Amino acid sequence: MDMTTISRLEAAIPKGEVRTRFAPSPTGYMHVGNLRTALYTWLIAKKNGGKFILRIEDTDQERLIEGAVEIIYATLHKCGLTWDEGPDVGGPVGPYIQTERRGIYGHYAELLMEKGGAYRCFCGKDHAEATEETEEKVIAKYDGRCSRLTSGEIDEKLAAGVPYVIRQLIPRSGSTTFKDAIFGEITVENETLDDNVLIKSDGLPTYNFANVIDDHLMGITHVVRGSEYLSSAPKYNLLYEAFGWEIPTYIHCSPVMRDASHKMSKRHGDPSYEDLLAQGYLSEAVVNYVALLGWSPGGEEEMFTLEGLVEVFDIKGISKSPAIFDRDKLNYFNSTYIKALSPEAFYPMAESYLKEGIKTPGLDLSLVAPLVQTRLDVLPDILPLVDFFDVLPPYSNELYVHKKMKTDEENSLEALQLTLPVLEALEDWSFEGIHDALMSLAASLELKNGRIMWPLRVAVSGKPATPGGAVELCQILGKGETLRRIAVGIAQLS
RNA sequence: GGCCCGUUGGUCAAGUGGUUAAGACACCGCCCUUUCACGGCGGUAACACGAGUUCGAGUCUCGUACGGGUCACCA
Repeated sequence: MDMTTISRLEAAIPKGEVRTRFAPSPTGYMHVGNLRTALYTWLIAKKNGGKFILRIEDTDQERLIEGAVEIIYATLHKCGLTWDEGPDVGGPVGPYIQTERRGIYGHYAELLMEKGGAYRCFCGKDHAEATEETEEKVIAKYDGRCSRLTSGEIDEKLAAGVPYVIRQLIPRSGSTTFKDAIFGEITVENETLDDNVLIKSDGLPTYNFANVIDDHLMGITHVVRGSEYLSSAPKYNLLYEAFGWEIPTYIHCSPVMRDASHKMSKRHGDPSYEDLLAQGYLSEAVVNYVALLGWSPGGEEEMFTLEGLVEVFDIKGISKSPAIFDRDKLNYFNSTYIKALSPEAFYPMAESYLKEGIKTPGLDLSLVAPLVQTRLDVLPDILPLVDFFDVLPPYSNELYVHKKMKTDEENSLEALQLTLPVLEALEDWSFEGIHDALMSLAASLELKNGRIMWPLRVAVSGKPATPGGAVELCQILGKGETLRRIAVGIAQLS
């Protein structure tokens, strides 16, 4: 990389605006924890009128997954987390894919070596004899031997073509203090830090190096990432200091857990964002819930659109401790979002499930949809709710016994026998028509509505609980099927 | 094991030296009601433990326990 390119890159660094970045490695899907990190990162940018940047960290050639970048694009779009700069839309500090920036890192590694902050290491991948062992556990801490090589020895190895990596030279004494917006000031002894590899033998940078270089070159002001990077932060600080660069605000987020002692993980079968959508969760509900996992808006309101989150978001509300992912609460959010949908918006979402659950031709699914809308956690819950429309399930006559409705098998039989001719004679098979006919029947007999409605609902559904009451079910089932099922009930009770 | 971090009801969490220790989910109860839901009202339930500082500690300090993270040519 020539110097004019480098100076052009450095001159392009935007100043005076908040810039955040989401920097996933393209491994396939979006973890819930990643989603939350992306969300907070996006929110910080939007809250401050700044820019949200997407950068792809693909320096691990062995873990590349075909098509993963496209999945990241799609997922972020689906969540509403649009980026101002990125591989696809470009921007002033590109390229936004690390492998396309490979020439850049080498230059800064050279520069760092000149400044005495790094050195070439020829030990090779297997440098077991160069590590320290403790009693109980083998700790692979590099002993720094190559940092003591003379320039003659280095030239010799270079000339012989010995492959090498570039390691960060950590001061052998003293301590390093860094500041995190969530955890406060943290100080560590330099001797506990390792001389990490900055440039791998394939010439590509490690995360430890690339993130510092790129964040600086891209003018990133707030670095949001998982707390697994907390213990590496001192090394990044040392890097910034060695270059004389301004240190960004660190925001380290604790992990999202599956239980008290395990992180959410695909390996344990925990769902990713994509999995949750496939399970019938609404993206908005997932985003809303995830925002509240490890962050509190302060007030008592919990339901937020993305715009609403921008309004109330504050770094100060981010929690230090890990948060356990709670399916019950996610269900509550999803249920709330489903209920809030207009019938017009709900129907297309529900349609495929309704069609899967109801095969009877001519049955008006648009009448079923509003009945199920208020009783769902997730969309697939529709299936067991509507199973009785196609076929009347076998049921016990005990269903006719209901204390509060004051019904038993005997008076249910009477009710059905009285109801049958009334419905048979009814011409207006609309909700109002059926409703009025049944109500006036009950009134003429001086019976509580339930005495008629309960047996009827049981007879037409065969279930203890149904979406909608007797009138709705009759309306949807149609006159013929309704009368047939009442007859079945009468026969069964007789 | 070293280093770093954390710990308020089952879960998410408010709280920043003086509170009857919020609120939400879940759970339970009541009401509403042609079932079940929805909705409304109410209830059970927490400061990990031990010292110290202080007139006073969930809030500050130290220790203990438990948990998490990290110690890769992965990010």
